[in-house]
Amino acid sequence: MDILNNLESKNISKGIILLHQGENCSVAYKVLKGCLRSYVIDKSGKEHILQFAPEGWFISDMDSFFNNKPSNTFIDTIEDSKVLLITKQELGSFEKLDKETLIEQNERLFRNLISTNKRLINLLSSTAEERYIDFIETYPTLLHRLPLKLIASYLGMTPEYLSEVRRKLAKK
Amino acid sequence: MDILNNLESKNISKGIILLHQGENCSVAYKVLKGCLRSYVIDKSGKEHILQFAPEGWFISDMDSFFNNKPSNTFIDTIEDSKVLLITKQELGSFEKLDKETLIEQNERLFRNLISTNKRLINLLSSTAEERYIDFIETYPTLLHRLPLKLIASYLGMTPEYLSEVRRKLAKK
DNA sequence: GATAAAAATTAAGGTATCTTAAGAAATTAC
DNA sequence: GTAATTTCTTAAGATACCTTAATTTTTATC
Repeated sequence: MDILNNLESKNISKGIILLHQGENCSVAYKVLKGCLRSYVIDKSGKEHILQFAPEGWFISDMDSFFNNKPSNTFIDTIEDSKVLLITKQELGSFEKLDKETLIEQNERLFRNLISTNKRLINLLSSTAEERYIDFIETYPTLLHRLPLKLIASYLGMTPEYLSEVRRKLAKK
Repeated sequence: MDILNNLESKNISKGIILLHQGENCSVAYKVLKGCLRSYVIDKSGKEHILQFAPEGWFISDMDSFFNNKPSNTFIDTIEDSKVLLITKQELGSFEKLDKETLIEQNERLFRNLISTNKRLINLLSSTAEERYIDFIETYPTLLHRLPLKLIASYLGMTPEYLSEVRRKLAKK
């Protein structure tokens, strides 16, 4: 995807909100350094993390980006980060993409879908403890890099309960 | 996607398992009549439904189909159904697809991803009652067509609890 | 290196949802 | 149209997970 070669990179310090819920998302980010996340805030004010994007990952509100709708999600930096910005003009519509780019896009969507589905199965069928163990095995480096309260949010439990889960596991 | 025009259709009566967990999935189904579902069975023997596929929908274990792996899911008919079978030979690899088909595939993956993400957010941030209400609004026809115990499974709750949720809603 | 801020833990009490089991209602089969 | 099967509901007791709030530990700031 040689589009990416021409883009400028941007440094963003930790804690900056790049996209607000309700805004139209006009950019996708490719993370070169650091880590971003996307999340929603529910009616009772609680945050729920949809995705972590460390080095090499893309992050965006795809529905908002491609379909020009107000986004459901927030995106912010959870570490000092360096990102590439991909705007809609640069990416263009599906129709304008060349075949190679379409295939890459296809594969990316595909991998994303498989992992989202795996996470869905996890939420439907596993306990908090099982989900935590699975996270450790799937993202061992993130575990030591991110605050546990963010991991708890990603896993769909409170930090207090994750703490209890970890204590029980340590005893074993 | 003119591939589909040449395929033969097949009638399958209710309750037939078309794909077992662990098998390699060599076919994708397009549903012409009736309804299929995909589901997993967890360690404790409970079923969790990932997808309903009524008329017009595609269903398959994509990870197994495209990556030639044992499937994580079961697929079966939940009504007497008529389906088109799409085999790997017919679809071919990504590389061999023409541009138009790639774009369609892209859009399908894309829509799928957006709805899977919506469901994920729902599971992370909504109560059982909220999820049920959302289901009614999103799939009003399925509600009257499918047994409630299947809907409960899709929504991530027990049929007994769904029953309680419905009773409480009826009182309002 | 002291102070402030953020993250993690602990514990008590509460609530949403599950489990089990039984009965009622609806559907299917003969 | 009766029996058999499946689905749906009800209710009591159990449990996973949450809430709140206080304490400890770690990290960031000057």
